Amino acid sequence: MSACSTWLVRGSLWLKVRRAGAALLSLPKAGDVRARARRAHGAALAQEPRWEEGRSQDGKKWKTLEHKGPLFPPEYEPLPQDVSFYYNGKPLRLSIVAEEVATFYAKMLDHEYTSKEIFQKNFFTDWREEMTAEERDLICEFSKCDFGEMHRYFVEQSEKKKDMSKEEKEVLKEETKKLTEEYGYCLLDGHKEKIGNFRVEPPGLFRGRGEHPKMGKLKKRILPEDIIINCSNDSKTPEPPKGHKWKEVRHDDTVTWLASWVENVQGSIKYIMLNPSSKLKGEKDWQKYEIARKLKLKVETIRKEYERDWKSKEMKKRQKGVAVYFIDKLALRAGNEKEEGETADTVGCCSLRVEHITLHKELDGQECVVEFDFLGKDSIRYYNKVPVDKRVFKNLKLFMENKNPEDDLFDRINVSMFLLNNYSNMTLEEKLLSYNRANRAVAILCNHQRTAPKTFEKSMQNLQQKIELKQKQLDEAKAELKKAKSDYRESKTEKLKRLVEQKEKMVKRLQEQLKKLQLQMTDREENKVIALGTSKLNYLDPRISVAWCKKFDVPIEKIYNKTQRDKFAWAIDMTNEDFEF
DNA sequence: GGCCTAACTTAGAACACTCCAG
DNA sequence: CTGGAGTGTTCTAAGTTAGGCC
Repeated sequence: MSACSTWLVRGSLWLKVRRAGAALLSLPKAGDVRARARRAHGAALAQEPRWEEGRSQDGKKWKTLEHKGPLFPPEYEPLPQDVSFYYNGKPLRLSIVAEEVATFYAKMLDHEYTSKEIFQKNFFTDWREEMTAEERDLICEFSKCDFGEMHRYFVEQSEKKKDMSKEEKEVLKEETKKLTEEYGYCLLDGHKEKIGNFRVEPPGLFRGRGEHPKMGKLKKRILPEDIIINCSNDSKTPEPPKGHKWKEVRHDDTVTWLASWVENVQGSIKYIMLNPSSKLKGEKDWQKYEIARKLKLKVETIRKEYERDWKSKEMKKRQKGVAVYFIDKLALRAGNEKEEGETADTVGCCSLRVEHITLHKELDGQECVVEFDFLGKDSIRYYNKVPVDKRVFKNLKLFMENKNPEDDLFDRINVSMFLLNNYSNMTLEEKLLSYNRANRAVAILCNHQRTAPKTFEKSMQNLQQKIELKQKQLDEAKAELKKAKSDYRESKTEKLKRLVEQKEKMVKRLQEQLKKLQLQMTDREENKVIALGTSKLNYLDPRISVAWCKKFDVPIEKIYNKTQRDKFAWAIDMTNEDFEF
């Protein structure tokens, strides 16, 4: 029982890691993970040296890599004479290229995909592009196309295949086995490893998931001339099929793929990679779970942090706090933005829209219930009614105020905010805030207080107004940028290009200004009744401050005024960035 | 320093195989 | 045998994120 529940705890924790782990933790170095794991599992691993063989630290994925290249699908076999496509009721012999594309459609006829208008439209457009000029002249209306006979032929063929004798089936099986033997393995650092997908994807009609705007488009046949081969310098280069050439042969040992090509429907790159059973993939998988174990040690801190953020002055922080809470509690995906009109409309945490949640003050005897209803990855529906913390509920209400259903629920954040927030990508203002916070922690400890300045409330109000104005300007600029971008997509003129660039600059500038104001606000607010001077002048070793400034590229004048610089001249003089107290 | 995309993991659909009841 | 439920495997679409590029 206890073993079982331990596993369950791990399991649910893992879910959170899987979906948010890298987002909340900086990635450990490979060697670090390996060393820890070795200590933890030393005995067990001693029996399986395969996993322990020195893995390089420098991003190199292999020393040698040899393979036979990918396996191509068979060439197109034309239909027999007595099977025909019909147009407007009459049989029509198609050119071989047009016929092949027609068979893709004919084969899918009893799939409900083919009944969808977008599917038909996309297919018809792409098909006509493959036709000869004469065919294109003749075949103008999809409704006059009849693929029935072709369809029946393919159904017949698959029946025949099913009815084959045992011996015939055995022969086929032998053949595929032989091909797998030949193409299904590679040599990586001298070890024979199974390849995951050693076949080039055959041509056909693209079937996206859900309401995909590109469903039915022609996925073109891939030729050797489209394929990049990756293998080691000194190994045998795979032979391209007779009469063909590879697009390129490269020797990149920083990646794990053996071959790649660009697919024409979405323009994305497809790869031939190793099977999950391989050493390379296995080690990566192991590393992943080691990160999960590291997260386990930090998760309580993370939870405290996001609960604190629920009460923040900054809207951005509140949104971040609630978003991370969702990811933690519900294992939602991060939710990157997607190009509109290029893919199905699906969302994750950060891309949730107002229309995707409903708030219930009370539902089925429970308080503060959030009802989720949205399409996630692969257009799978996420439906859930979740009682949440009262403070989260209140925040959600706030986030939804004065918004339209199609507006972003978390309009002030995006996925990148969760990634590695270290000094190297902090602005000067952020660094100073963190310095002042450290200073404040000391002051609070020493009970160095002050009465809030008389003008405090008034000046905060002014600042707040400034921020609101800036936010409004930023929102407007963003909208203008969006419009400029879409205009530019429509017609790619120099003038519009310049306009986009100009708007981009504007948004960037406003964002920076807003950020500065917000940081100022936070700092002032936190400093309301705290006196920093005493601890800064008398208790904090100035060498720590000087080293910090040097290490993180902060000018010393930003933390010490003239008098302070004079007082600490000795420290400024003698301290380098490595100083440790 | 923000944006873009190459490289990688994740995931459901489709297909293939197995096993057991009738 | 046969067929269909259940399970395993293959395929490729759909995500995420590090790091390169400007």
